Amino acid sequence: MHDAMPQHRSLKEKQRQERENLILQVAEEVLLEKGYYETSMDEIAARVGIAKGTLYLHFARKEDLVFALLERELHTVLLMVEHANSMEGNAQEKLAFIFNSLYQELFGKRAQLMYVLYNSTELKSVLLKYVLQEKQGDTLNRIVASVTALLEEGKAAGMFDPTLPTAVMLNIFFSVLSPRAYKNLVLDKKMPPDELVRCVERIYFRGIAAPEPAKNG
Amino acid sequence: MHDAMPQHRSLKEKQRQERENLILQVAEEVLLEKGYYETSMDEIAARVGIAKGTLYLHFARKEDLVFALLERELHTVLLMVEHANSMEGNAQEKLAFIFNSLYQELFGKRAQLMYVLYNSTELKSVLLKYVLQEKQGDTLNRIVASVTALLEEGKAAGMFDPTLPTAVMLNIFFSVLSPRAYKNLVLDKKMPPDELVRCVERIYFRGIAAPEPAKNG
Amino acid sequence: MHDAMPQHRSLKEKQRQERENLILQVAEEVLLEKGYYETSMDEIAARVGIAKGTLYLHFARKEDLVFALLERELHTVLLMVEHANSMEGNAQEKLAFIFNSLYQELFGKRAQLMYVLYNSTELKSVLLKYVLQEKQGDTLNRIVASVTALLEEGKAAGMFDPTLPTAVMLNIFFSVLSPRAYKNLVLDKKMPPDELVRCVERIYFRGIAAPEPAKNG
Amino acid sequence: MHDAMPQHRSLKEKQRQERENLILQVAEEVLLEKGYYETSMDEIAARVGIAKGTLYLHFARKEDLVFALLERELHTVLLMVEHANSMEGNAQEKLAFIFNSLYQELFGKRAQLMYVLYNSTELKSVLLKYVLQEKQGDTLNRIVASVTALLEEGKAAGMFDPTLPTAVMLNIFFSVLSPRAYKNLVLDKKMPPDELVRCVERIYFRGIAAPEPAKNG
DNA sequence: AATGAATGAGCATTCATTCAT
DNA sequence: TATGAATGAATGCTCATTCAT
Repeated sequence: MHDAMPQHRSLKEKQRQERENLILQVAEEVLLEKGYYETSMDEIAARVGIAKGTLYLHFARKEDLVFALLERELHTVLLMVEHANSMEGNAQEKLAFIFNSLYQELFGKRAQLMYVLYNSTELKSVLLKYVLQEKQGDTLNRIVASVTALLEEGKAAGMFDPTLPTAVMLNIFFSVLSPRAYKNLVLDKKMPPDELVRCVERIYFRGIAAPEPAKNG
Repeated sequence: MHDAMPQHRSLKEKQRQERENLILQVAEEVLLEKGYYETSMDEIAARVGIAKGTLYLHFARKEDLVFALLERELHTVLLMVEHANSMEGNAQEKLAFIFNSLYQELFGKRAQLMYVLYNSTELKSVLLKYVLQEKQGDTLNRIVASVTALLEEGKAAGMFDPTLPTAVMLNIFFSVLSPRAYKNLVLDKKMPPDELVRCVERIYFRGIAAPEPAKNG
Repeated sequence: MHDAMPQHRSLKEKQRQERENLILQVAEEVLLEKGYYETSMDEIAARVGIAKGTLYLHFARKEDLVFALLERELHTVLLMVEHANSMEGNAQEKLAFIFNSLYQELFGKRAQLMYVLYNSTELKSVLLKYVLQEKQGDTLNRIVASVTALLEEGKAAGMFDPTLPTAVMLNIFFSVLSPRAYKNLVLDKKMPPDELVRCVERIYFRGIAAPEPAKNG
Repeated sequence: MHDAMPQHRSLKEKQRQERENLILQVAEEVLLEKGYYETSMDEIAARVGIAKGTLYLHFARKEDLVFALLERELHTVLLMVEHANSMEGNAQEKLAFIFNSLYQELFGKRAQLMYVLYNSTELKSVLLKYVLQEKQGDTLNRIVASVTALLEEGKAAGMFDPTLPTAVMLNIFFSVLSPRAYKNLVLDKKMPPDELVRCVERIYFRGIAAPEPAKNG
């Protein structure tokens, strides 16, 4: 009807965004705490302090809430990965930056859900829908592509072992970053995150390093 | 009446054991296929070919079925790890044997469930109960202890980098063995499992290797 | 403040009336299309192009909207019936006019809803309220009374069989006018409505006709 | 497993059938009383005196319960119509028998739901599914075909007016049998059902009767 | 011991209605 | 006056678990 009153509009819209963020934040907490199936929409609404109906105004299905979370987290990671790519430095330095960001910046916050959901047996059907609906909008593919490119760049520069298949290097790159390690070591054993990152980095990069040239005598 | 008929007893007991194994095997398949929450007791019973009530004679709760599976798998792994430990060879050779066994012997079969459940967000509450009830019966601890001992042995022998915390080496030892990598590379990309194992081993052991002594003072 | 501004008042009132009519028209369409329970207030508001709150300013409950529709349609029918009654001609001609009007004038438009709602299992409770609250304001009774009067008039004139209870003739008068017949024959089988009316009239009036006087006493 | 023990089997099966019939009977009452949308599965279960889950053992969806009711009623009607057809007598006598059966035998019992659902706006989507799934198994078509055949037979015998389209005769045959008339006259005004039937028959058969041959002065 | 019918708590989702702006 | 965000009661359906036979 009246399209005027941009302030009102944007104010409402801002409040809406704020609440949506609150919902996402709460949902993330509960989902990490209890997992998808043991989290009820009732509980999320209650924890946010809104009615169930209101929750459904923002996310029409429980799945959509998880999709939105995934999307948000993947997007954050993608931005970070692309930022890393645009920085100065060689491939290893960029990959090290990604390690650092994931472990230090994100694991205490968001990225855990992504990892955990991604490795879950549960949610197979839910995640399948996510992928099939292409709601992931390629974000995941772009992250994978960026890291792959860095690994190949490192190989080309003689830094990484060219005899290792890039696909294996890629999988292990993401495997060593397990939230379980983060939980075991940082949260439970109080290891400083940056120390953990240093160790993981060291193991990973020495692991994939190009073999030293044979020495004579 | 006839309380003493050891043959009958043992015969019945044997049949019971056989059926319990069948249940566990079927449950494992279904759980891997569909995940915990999307697997119903009905379906397990139906696939086994017994009535639901009979299933409950063996496992009083759905959780208990999963606990038993975990226990069985952890036990298999424990036996294998202890076998590795008793073999001839140095620490790295023993650890390599463990890698091989886990990826080649088990991933196509059982160990996946263990990994997947263990890394799952889902089942948090279920697994928590498992741990709290100490139903794991120390099996997990003993596996961890064995591998830890091998890692320390390797350090003591000057083979592994003594500046890396053993806890980190341990976590990464188990992280690189992700079923996701197995699925991505072996199942989807048809990489031969032994090639994958070779690459992972190479990365891991070079990653944790003791630094080469400085050359030429 | 300015409570006296009859033009404003009446202008506003007129606009209000226009919108109310629009709402009723839209509601009628949707209700015929989907039925009471599968029509949401949201959809009506959206199709009218107003906000849901505005819809509720006109009709405080979903039921009231249906009541208003029924009232409006019954009123139209009443006017038509009274018009028929005031026309020249005998009882049968007047009843034939009513048949014609209902089938030809109204079935393509409004009267269907009346029939359908009136014969519906659904809406039992809704219609019960309508009747109980006497919101029907006697309209229905007056229609029934008019037709009854015509039937009795026909009997008195020796035209209709006096041994048939008027109540039965009345019920059948309205029964043969089923929207189902209209749908089956006119809409689905493309029979011209006036042919259908002619057949129905013929059957009805021969059916209730006074028996021919016995011949050759 | 054990397929023996036919008595047990059939006993259980018999009990099951009895309960299913009870459910259908209760559901019919509630549905006639409240309509489809205002009847909840909870209420049906409660009225039957079983748990909701048990209700779902018999009818996996609310729709299926209605489908089963419709099927049962249509089947009863079909049997009756086919019985009428096999009786001795001319077309009109057979049709009169059907009238009688529907009004006297069935309207106090079952057939009402059929009529009411069939004429309902509501349930459009539900009934559409029913028809689309062909769960009606042709029963309705066979009823219609039988009555149509009788009407044509009557025309051929010079009993019914051959200038009236059979389709119109058919529709009116079923229209005059309205449960509303039954309710208004039999239930509310306490007219004996057989009297009502006699009147309706008279009107219908005189209505469709072949015109008397013109008499010579 | 084995069965499978019965149970009912639990959950996602809808939608009429209200009310602050 | 008009809006549409917020509400929460209501409902269909599932499934782990129990228990009479």
